Amino acid sequence: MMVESASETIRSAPSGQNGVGSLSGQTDGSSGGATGTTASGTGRDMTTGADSNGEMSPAELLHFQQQQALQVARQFLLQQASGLSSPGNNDSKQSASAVQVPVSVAMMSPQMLTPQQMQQILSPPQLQALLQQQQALMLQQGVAAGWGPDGMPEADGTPLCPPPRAPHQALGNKQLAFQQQLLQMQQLQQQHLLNLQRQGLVSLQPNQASGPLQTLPQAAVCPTDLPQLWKGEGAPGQPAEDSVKQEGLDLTGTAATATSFAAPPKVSPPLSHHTLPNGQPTVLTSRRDSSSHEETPGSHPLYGHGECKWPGCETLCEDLGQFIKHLNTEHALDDRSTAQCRVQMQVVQQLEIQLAKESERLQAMMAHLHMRPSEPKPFSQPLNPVPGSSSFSKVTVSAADSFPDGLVHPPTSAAAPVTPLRPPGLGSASLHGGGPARRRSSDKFCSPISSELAQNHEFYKNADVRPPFTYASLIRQAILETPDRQLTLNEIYNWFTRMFAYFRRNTATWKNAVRHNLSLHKCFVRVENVKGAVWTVDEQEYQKRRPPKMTGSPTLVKNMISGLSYGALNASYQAALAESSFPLLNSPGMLNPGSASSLLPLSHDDVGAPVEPLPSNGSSSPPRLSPPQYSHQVHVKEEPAEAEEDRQPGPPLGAPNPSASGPPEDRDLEEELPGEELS
DNA sequence: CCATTTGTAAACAGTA
DNA sequence: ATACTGTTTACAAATG
Repeated sequence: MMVESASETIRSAPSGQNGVGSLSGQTDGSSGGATGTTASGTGRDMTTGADSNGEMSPAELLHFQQQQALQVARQFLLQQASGLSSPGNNDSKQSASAVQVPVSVAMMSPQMLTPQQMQQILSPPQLQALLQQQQALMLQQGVAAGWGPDGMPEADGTPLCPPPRAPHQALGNKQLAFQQQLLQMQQLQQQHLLNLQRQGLVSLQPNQASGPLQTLPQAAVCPTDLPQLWKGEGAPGQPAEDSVKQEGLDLTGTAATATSFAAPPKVSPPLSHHTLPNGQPTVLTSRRDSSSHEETPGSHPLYGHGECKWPGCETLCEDLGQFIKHLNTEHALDDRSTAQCRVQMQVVQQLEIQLAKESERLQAMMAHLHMRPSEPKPFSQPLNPVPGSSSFSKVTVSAADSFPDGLVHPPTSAAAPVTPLRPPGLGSASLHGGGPARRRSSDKFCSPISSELAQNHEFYKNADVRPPFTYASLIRQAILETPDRQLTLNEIYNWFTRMFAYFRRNTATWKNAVRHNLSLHKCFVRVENVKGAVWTVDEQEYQKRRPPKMTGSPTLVKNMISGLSYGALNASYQAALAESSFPLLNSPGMLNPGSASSLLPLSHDDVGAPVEPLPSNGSSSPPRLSPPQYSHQVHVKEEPAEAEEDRQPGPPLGAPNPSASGPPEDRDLEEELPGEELS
């Protein structure tokens, strides 16, 4: 291997590097003002003070937004459920209503987002998509449950009555029940609508006429997803403009599907029931709204934008009167209507179930992350305490934040607690510089940096949390992630800043550390290149340097476990969010849809490297580690091509290494099995 | 208590 | 002259 001893002289001008160099400037822009307070007259180098901005950094903001997103997601589900199924504004229907949704109440948390926030986070189409998805799900179930594709009970007319109820009863009773159901359905729909309206997602038509029956304005939210089902003979089926569809928003990932129906409508979410200050369940709001509609004569939940909003029916009606007429004729109490109503009920139930599942998941997530579910933290503390000055003062932190167990501990985590995306073992790392954060769980700790990183990639990228890895392991990671397995210093810097929000601060400090590590560890080999020098990893050395200390210490295991499980959760969470196309998360820095899987690109890197004995062998390598590939292959990259990779805003993720996906062999995350490493 | 690892700070030299 | 890169030393903290 061409691992030459470090010191050759660099002759070629690393011009390329500079080109990329924007990084430094960008990263510590904040500190810029500080003037490079050169500590000593001589030390002109990295003396840029660390930034100590009191304000919320972008990273923090993102972090915060993430939390909000989760909240919103939850709330949304709640609203869906509550809005559609809230029992009742009318005492009368209580009896008939099969659906009860106390659930939602429970989920509501005091710190719910405002409609505006909701709006910011979820775009109408997204909300609609979400709804449609779930309804579609319902549809399937409905069919499976014996409902014909047309929404009618398969057995023609036989069991007209909703399953739960007595199938054959006096017609009078039956009708009453149907009517009640219908009424309820309408109200529910309206509630839902109102909810949306309140959120500013739907614009209400001022001109809605009044009537005994109300309308459901805005088509946007109307369950158009059940076209076939809804469309029956009588209904002038319009080409359902299922605008949305697609997004595989798999809220069902939870596998709610099958079970659902059997499940009792009322689910008691783990979360504590929050009530409004006035002591009323949060849901009340919606209830109020629903009742309000009755007051406003001009509207009908099933009428809006001049058309009938009955599921699957989009008949145009000039005015309310006409609509009423239409309603009475086309959607009279008949089998079809009843069936549709039932389906809608199912939808509601499904939503409830889904909600329960999601909340359970949330619980699990929080539990896993050691957060107290019940007390949603207001996010009071700034994510980064921000070291008062450029350099972390060694004073505080250290002891406090580092936890041997490598698990997350709330104390430090001001921000973290609520954060859904709380990575595993990061417990220790002094989040935010409080001081020198020692003892990262680092590679040594078994936690396969690559997989961990891959799974929590988004988290680190957006949360200003110090990654629980050592500089050495991070550097290695950065290098191995690239196809060439080599990076210039500047590229390494860029990787750090790109991958970790944390390293977007205090640049002088960590850059110095990076350089220090590069020089210090034999595993990092500097190779001359046409354009300058690049750094490569001598895997053997790297492996060597890890002391066999780590045994199966419980902490380690814990760490790993938490990491893994978290990763899983995180993945699903991200996937869910991504699929539901949360704008927030899709935003530049955030997770990119479909990235759930794509997160892995990173992993490839470590793959090769880690523990596993590489086939090769290169050199007199001890039996187990022989990661020759890296060392030997030091083909100096002709051109660092730094520009490309760093900048790429687009494919931020594994951007730099196109090949990431390529070499299958590389990508196994498993490789870094703890066992291996530890030994 | 000691050895080791790691992080941080800083001095310093070479180069562009 | 300045900034970046790279090396090295020193020190502190954490850990086994």
